[in-house]
Amino acid sequence: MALFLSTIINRIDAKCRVSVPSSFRSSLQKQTFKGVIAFPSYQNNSIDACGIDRMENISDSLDSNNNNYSKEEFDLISLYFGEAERLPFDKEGRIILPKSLIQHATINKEVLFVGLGPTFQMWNPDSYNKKKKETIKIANKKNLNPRLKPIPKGIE
Amino acid sequence: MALFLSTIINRIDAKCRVSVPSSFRSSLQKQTFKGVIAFPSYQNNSIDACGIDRMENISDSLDSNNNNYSKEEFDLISLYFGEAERLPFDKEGRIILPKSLIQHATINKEVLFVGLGPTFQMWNPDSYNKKKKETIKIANKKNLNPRLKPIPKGIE
DNA sequence: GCAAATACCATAAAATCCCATAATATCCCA
DNA sequence: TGGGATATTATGGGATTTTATGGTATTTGC
Repeated sequence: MALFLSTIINRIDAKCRVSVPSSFRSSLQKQTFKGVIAFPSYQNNSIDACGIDRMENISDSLDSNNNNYSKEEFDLISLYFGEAERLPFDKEGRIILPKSLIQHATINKEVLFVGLGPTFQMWNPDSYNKKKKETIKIANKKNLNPRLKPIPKGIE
Repeated sequence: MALFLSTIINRIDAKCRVSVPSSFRSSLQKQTFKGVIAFPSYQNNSIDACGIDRMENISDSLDSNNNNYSKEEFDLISLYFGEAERLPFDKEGRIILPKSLIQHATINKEVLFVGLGPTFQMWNPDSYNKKKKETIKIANKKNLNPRLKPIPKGIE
């Protein structure tokens, strides 16, 4: 599975073309469809995206009898599939963002790409900064520590 | 899993290139991505780093159905992925430090690498020495037993 | 035939490769 | 064990390639 990391801002042109960061592209190299799958996030005004193999995995798991999705989850995932767009790379590694997604994320001049591991998001840079600040504020207030494994405990 | 030990200082050049200590490099030899993953430390003005295996483990756990992260935790972890950088080795075993990380760690001429077992950190040598003095001072004050104990939980 | 979509080409900036050399560590044999 | 010979590492700079980003030409569908 692809692993998307880091944050990159690229310009979008009059034809709604944006370069997908080259590091993201190389994460997708081995996949059968040369491009990305994108759909509106239901949590933020951002665009969620991933490679096609991830969609295929989800599709397979939906189809298997022993999937453990609740009805509500199933319905939500169905919505995602309905709104997902298949965006192929052009020769230069760009995709064309559909108007609907541009509108959803209120994108104008620039697109911020942020890697989230198995997926990534596209944002209006301003919206992203706002979101980031909020996240940090909440984390401080609730005293959340990223006690995920990367940083060994007991080193501070 | 890689095991990083000891402390080495290397120079950084005008193109922001630094040699990763060869002992660290050989710890990473077997990993699929020939390079390191680096991100700003949450706790210090230092840079945390590890091999890609570790990130992939975390990424997989994010994507699995039985992850039990709250939305807030998920957002915070997402921030980390967004700030993480994939830094490949050049033919000589160097990486290029992004400006954002250089700024975070206030690095100018030299980079101090310190091995922390499964991960390592990069510091401005001066900052590291300050930190070191403080750590020893606190340890003495609290009368901590300096004997090595296994590195804590979840780091295998 | 026309508009929209797609393919193709050009360029500047940035990243990467490649080679040269200095410094260090390691080997090897007397 | 010593100490020269050899290999490895660290570091610097120039040449080359890739990337991002425009614009123009060609095709496609209606």
